[in-house]
Amino acid sequence: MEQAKKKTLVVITGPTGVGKTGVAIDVARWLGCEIINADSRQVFRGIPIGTAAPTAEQQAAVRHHFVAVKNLDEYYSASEFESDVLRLLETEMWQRGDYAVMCGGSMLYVDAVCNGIDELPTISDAVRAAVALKWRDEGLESLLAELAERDPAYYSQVDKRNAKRVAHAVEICRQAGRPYSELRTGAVKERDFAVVKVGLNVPREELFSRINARVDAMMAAGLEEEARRVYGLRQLNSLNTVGYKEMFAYFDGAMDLATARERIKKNTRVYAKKQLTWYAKDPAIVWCEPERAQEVITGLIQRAP
RNA sequence: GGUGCCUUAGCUCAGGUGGUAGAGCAAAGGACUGAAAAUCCUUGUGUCCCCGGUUCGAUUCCUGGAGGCACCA
Repeated sequence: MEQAKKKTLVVITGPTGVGKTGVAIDVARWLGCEIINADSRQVFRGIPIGTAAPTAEQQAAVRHHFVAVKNLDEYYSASEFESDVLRLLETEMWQRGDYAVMCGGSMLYVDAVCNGIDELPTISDAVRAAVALKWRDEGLESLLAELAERDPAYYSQVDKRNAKRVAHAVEICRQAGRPYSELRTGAVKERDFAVVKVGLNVPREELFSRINARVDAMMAAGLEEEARRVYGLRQLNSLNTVGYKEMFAYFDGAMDLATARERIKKNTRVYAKKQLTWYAKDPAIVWCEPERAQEVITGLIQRAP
């Protein structure tokens, strides 16, 4: 008989631009708790406009964690996020109350916290560099050949056209000295707190017009200057991000400003669709319109053990 | 009113000496476990404006009509 979980993590997720941030603040104030940001790009400093990070006023209204806590060149991952969040919940949030709100659209980050992510070795710089070199000099075929030898099981199921995945698997095999597939259990970790997961959504047409309007607002708020300030760091993963990629292409002379703006809108729409595809597989999400979020969450919390 | 040009995918347009059509943009669907705003895959049936005619067969040629644009009155 499972013991009732007294602590509850309220997850607010949904496609980009739907209005998660505002809803999270309302809900957190009502529950008297703080907010954990689950957006993989808002964790970085220096790019608040393009990532639609919570504003100073919003952060003053409710304390946000994991916003602007990493430098652009710092490595961060879903796995680190998982352990950071669990530690924060344990050492701070559950000491103060029974609720915490986690808000963000980074699917893998949310999943890592709610269900856990497999333990994998940390890849050393040497291994990372060696695999990158092999990829560059000998091509994807040679990485695939190595993977076939080291881990036939994963080789048979990996998307062989997705070079990043293949390279990553090879890295893990080399680092661990055993097949990636042995470490890749996909096991769901049991948490000692309850999770209530709410997905915010609006009709597609409305979502797209919100996204378009938000991009125009970002441009008006100075996205170009913000992007120019980090232009020199463009090769960093943290800046391989919608809004910056396109501005960099504009700075390079590859497209004009109007085109860059349209590309940002288009790529943001594509991203929103990709998020929805991911979420569609998650039966735990309870969907509602942003306006009804509080009401829906109230009902879920009362029903929760 | 006259003359000319146009009417093809959500949009902008190609094209076919008659065998039911294709680019760009937009859009849609999917995969996903340590870079995830990343990375990767898939998808174009549309009364070719309408009614008739010629033809084995018309979106393509011809008559008529409708709408649009331009110029001339």
